[in-house]
Amino acid sequence: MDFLDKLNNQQRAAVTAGNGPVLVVAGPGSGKTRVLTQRIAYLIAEEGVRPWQILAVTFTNKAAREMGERVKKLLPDQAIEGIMLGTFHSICGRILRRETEYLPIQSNFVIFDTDDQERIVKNVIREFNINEKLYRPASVLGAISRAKNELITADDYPTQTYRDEIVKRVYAEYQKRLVASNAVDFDDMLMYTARLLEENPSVRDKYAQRFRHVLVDEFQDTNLAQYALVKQLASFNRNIFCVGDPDQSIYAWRGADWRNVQRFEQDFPDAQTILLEQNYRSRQTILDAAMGVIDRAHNRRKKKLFTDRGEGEKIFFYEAPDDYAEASFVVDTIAQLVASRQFEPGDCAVMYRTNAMSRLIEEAFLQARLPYRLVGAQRFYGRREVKDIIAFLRLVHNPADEASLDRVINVPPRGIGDKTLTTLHLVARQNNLQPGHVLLDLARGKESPYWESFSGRAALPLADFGGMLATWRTAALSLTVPELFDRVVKDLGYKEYIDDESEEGEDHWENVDELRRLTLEYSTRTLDEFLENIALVSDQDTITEGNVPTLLTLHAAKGLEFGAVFIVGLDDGILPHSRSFDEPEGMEEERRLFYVGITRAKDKLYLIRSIQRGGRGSQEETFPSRFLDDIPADLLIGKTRTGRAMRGAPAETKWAIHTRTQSASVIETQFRAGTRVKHSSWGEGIVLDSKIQDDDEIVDVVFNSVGIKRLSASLANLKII
DNA sequence: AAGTGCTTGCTTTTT
DNA sequence: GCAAGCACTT
Ligand SMILES: Nc1ncnc2c1ncn2[C@@H]1O[C@H](COP(=O)(O)OP(=O)(O)OP(=O)(O)O)[C@@H](O)[C@H]1O
Repeated sequence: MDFLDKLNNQQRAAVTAGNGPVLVVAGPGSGKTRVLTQRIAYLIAEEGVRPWQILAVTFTNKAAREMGERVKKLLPDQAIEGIMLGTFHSICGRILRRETEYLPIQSNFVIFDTDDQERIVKNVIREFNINEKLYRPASVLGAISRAKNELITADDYPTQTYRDEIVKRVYAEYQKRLVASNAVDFDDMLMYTARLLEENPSVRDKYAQRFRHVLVDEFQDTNLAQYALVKQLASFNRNIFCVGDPDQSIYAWRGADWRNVQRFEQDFPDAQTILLEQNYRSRQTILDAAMGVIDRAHNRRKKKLFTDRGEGEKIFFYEAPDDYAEASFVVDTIAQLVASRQFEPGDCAVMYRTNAMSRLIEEAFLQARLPYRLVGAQRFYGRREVKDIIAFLRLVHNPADEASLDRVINVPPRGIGDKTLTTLHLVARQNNLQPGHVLLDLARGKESPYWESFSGRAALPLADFGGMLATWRTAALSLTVPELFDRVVKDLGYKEYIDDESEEGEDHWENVDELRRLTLEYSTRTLDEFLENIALVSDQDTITEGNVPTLLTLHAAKGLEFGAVFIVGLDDGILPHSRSFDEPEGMEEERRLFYVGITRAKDKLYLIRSIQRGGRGSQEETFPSRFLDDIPADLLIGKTRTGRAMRGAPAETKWAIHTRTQSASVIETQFRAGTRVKHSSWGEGIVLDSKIQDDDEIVDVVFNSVGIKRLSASLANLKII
């Protein structure tokens, strides 16, 4: 196995570790993921393990796909056929579909997304006459989700306060409705599987015996349910291999629990712990900055991060006059980096705390006519038209699905309003049926025993829709997924409904078209597979294509690496986010999030903030992120020791406009980004950017003494050195 | 039932 | 500043 030569000793020890439990704990860029993939290859090639005896779990589809590709590079295709490699949820999905005989649901169950969940919780809260203002569906749902992640059922839900009592009641009813809808939510997938394996030795042994090796990536982000799951799956062979980094734990808010390491050590006392030390990704300056930030975290063992990739360049710090300037600075700088051939566009990434922050950055890219790729942000799967069509298909597949029915029963408007819907629910409840079943029966018209419950005006559209659903269900038996899709869209007159010839309408129709393209991959597969995939895949899984910069949240950046990284919005209140101000735990997680962002950079790191920012309404003054103080000042350029270095000249608020004039310029610039210059009073500095404006050259320079200044080349006496 | 216009309250992060 | 949610009208 020649690839073993390229590993350092510790990495090799991890890849070739013998049987038994192994825990690899190591910092960013130390090759954890690399070790995990190579171990898969090693087990197959050297240890005679069959591919289907290997289970490898990741958190995101993207990570799973990437790992699959990396293994493919090491071994021939047929040698890796059958590896069970996927996210926790997709693996649970596969197990659950086969084992429904032990579960309260049937094998055609559907997976509820957050929208569906909220819809059900809202229904329950309303029916229980609970104050929606006091008990926000999202917050109640959060409590339910946390409970499920800890494997706590509604019956076991602890009630210390009155609020707990309410949550418990909602939880119980919510769960009942999920089961009645023949549906599971994301958390159920983990909890059902974990409980199934725990309570049913024969099922557990079937899987535990099959998987000779279980490997888990990003172990620091597992919650209790996930831990229980892998523990059960590894219970027979005890070959469990986990890699993780406590400093990169950024998902505690959704139940991730680093105490799983302690549980692991308790449950597998014979575990070997392997530490990887050397960083192969980043320059030392970047690692030093990262250490500055993470060393201030509490309750952790100090780790030294080192590399032999050299010191590298200093970290750029830029304080923009406002958030528009912040965005155009990023785009301008990327353009410069590309123009000067320092980086490919695809080597650059822009990271931010919240999805909403992508908007200004995108606008700046659009204005500069530069392409980019946006990860996440519900751009496609969150669109109304996409969700609608999926809801129709889900109903065809599983008419019991209450969330989908409520969503689309009146789409396009067919005269079924709130009143009728409420009656439908009531009638269903009285007859111990799901609303969807009553609807299907109403298709028989006056024959149906439920017909009388509705006024004539309400019964007709219900019967109509019920009839349509019934014909789709029959058609689904003989049609392929794309054929069914076309049939549904045509019968609904969905195009006429959404495409009103306006630009927006066309946009919406394009999304439907895109969804149709996705069904084409399922021409030879079942509706079931299509729906499961759609439920588990998300906008986060944007495929890397094209050599263009990536825009993504810090969370989405975990596990990735880029040549040049821009972290924007380094203001207190954004990073750290204001919602974490009053919880020390949350604040620590914000710190780790920043750490994760910094350590994505291979060669160049830009830390950016804006001294004022458009909150809701007008621009508001902001303050630098407290984490910036933890980076040793000598690693940064563009910032004086006193902090607030460059107050923007008034003209700078028009930066975005300058950018546009730039492309129209005829005269050559005298200065280029990266050029070292000297100024009579400010001394030495480095050119950040230069452009022609009104027959003059406007140069942005970072001076060692005063930070970034904007100068006119004709007035300022700048010398190239 | 559905459309209009006004009020509210809101913004982490994701499978 | 905006979207969702509400009351009120037709
Ligand atoms: N022994 C090695 N020789 C050369 N390059 C290496 C070696 N080990 C790892 N690398 C490189 O270092 C980079 C980081 O590796 P990898 O992504 O596996 O790290 P990681 O520990 O999973 O990082 P993180 O925790 O930050 O996601 C990759 O580009 C990888 O190819």
